[in-house]
Amino acid sequence: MVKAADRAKRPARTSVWLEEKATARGGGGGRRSDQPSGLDRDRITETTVRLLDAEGLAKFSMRRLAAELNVTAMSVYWYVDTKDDLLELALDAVFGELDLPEADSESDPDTKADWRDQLRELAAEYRKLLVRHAWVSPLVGTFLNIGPNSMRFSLTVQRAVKNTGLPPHEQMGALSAVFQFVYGFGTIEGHFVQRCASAGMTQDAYFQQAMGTVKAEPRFAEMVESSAELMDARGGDTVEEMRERDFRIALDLMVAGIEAMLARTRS
Amino acid sequence: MVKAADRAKRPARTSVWLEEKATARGGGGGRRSDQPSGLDRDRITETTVRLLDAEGLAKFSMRRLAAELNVTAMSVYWYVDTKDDLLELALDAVFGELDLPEADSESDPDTKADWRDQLRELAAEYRKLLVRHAWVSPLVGTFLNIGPNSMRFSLTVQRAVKNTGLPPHEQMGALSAVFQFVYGFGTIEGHFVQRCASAGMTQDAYFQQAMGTVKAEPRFAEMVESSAELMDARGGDTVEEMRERDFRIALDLMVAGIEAMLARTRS
DNA sequence: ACCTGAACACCGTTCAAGT
DNA sequence: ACCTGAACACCGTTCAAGT
Repeated sequence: MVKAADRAKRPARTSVWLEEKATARGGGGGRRSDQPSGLDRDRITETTVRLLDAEGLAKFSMRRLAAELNVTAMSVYWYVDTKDDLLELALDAVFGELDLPEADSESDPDTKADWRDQLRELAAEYRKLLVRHAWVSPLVGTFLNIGPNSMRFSLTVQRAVKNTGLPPHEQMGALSAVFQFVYGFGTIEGHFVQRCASAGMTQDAYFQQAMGTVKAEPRFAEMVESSAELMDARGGDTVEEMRERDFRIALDLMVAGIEAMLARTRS
Repeated sequence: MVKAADRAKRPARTSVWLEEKATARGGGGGRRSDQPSGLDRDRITETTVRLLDAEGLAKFSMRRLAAELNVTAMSVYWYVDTKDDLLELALDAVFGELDLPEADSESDPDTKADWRDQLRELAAEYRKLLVRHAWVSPLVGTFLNIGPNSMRFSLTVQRAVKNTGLPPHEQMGALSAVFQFVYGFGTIEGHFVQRCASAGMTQDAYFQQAMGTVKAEPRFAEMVESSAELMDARGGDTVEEMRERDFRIALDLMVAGIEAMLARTRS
């Protein structure tokens, strides 16, 4: 076992997953805490995820993590090269939480779901992930995201899009439409949920207060009005209900859009 | 003029735009550099945008900014309360770059464009903004975004969605579908463009290299294969061409989806 | 093989002091 | 009214040294 990738003249890497030695220090064996301090990559990654969930990306630091693990800040550097590498590990780890259909369901026609259900299911799972771990969104943008769990998700999505029967050159556009939408939606939603939680308010209370503050400013009152109409029309009593409705309608729109493209192709 | 919102017992604010005194220190008068150092909010904001463009959000710091302005780090704090406030100002500033249709075009039926063209135009503008300023994406998620320019954009988008003729309770879902998609798409695209630039490579070269590296790893070769099919099928010779095609197809999909919903409503 | 302490070059922000 | 210097409580990371 070699110290994390020979620091001296480390080559520019784009991802943890492309390390020279992929021996996954302490990650593979199943056994844990051979080490004096009980440290290994898995435990470090788990703790990282827990801290990110609890305190957010901005407050996360190697020193804070080390304290949580009861070691010096520098001990962690035996297992990961940089903070970014660690974040990449954490990112892929939570992609492992996704509840994905079996890979070989393709061969079994009985369990082969309709592409509409598949897309809706994957969208719902991805959305929940982004909301549960609000720190995932900024990281998805910044890393290559080729860890095993992220890959599994990507491939599942690709299979679902293939099942639509769209011509190949349109598949990537459709994939983008659906999952970039979910990414954007989940990002905003996750952030809002986070803000409410750390303000110790319900989502409705926070929403009402924010609306109130903005309306109180005379120079904004006018601008808010137009939005208010839209709000009222959305129906649903709680913020959550409105959001569920919006999400469902947007997904229905995409499904309808795909169907329209299919109809065009066939004619 | 009062020092930035009375630091001592500053109340928890959610946005720069909700300051007690909205006298926009140094921002309003048109004249600049009454101050000994020539500092004012506008100049600070401009320099911030320039630095964020050139070096990215991660490298931006109050000290780096101060150096660029030839003042002490602390001088800036006379004009803005916190780093976050400054970022919020920068964010709204670049929303001012958007080329939006006249607000009163609604009343003039001759210049009133089709909602399809309006949505496509707004989507294209928003996408360009996210790519031109890659740091915008993470900030859109984290701030309330109620500055005058952001507001103007939101209202323009709302008007366009209204023009579809969708029933009010479906308008927000449609709005989300289109613009959360653009947000996701522009985020990924902007990041990729940034990476290529800072690696000093063309987009195609960077793409080829990334593909090559990943393929070289035996445990990824299999996973990449499925993606490769999709790539080849997309057609277009350059990365940029593929991306344009994907974007156009995705937007076509949404427009078709909205039309399908309209047809459903009318029947 | 694994872990530590001290050190370097940074942060955002406060505070008292200058002009 | 505007700007500065010193200071506080942090960062990520390196390096030489411990066991």
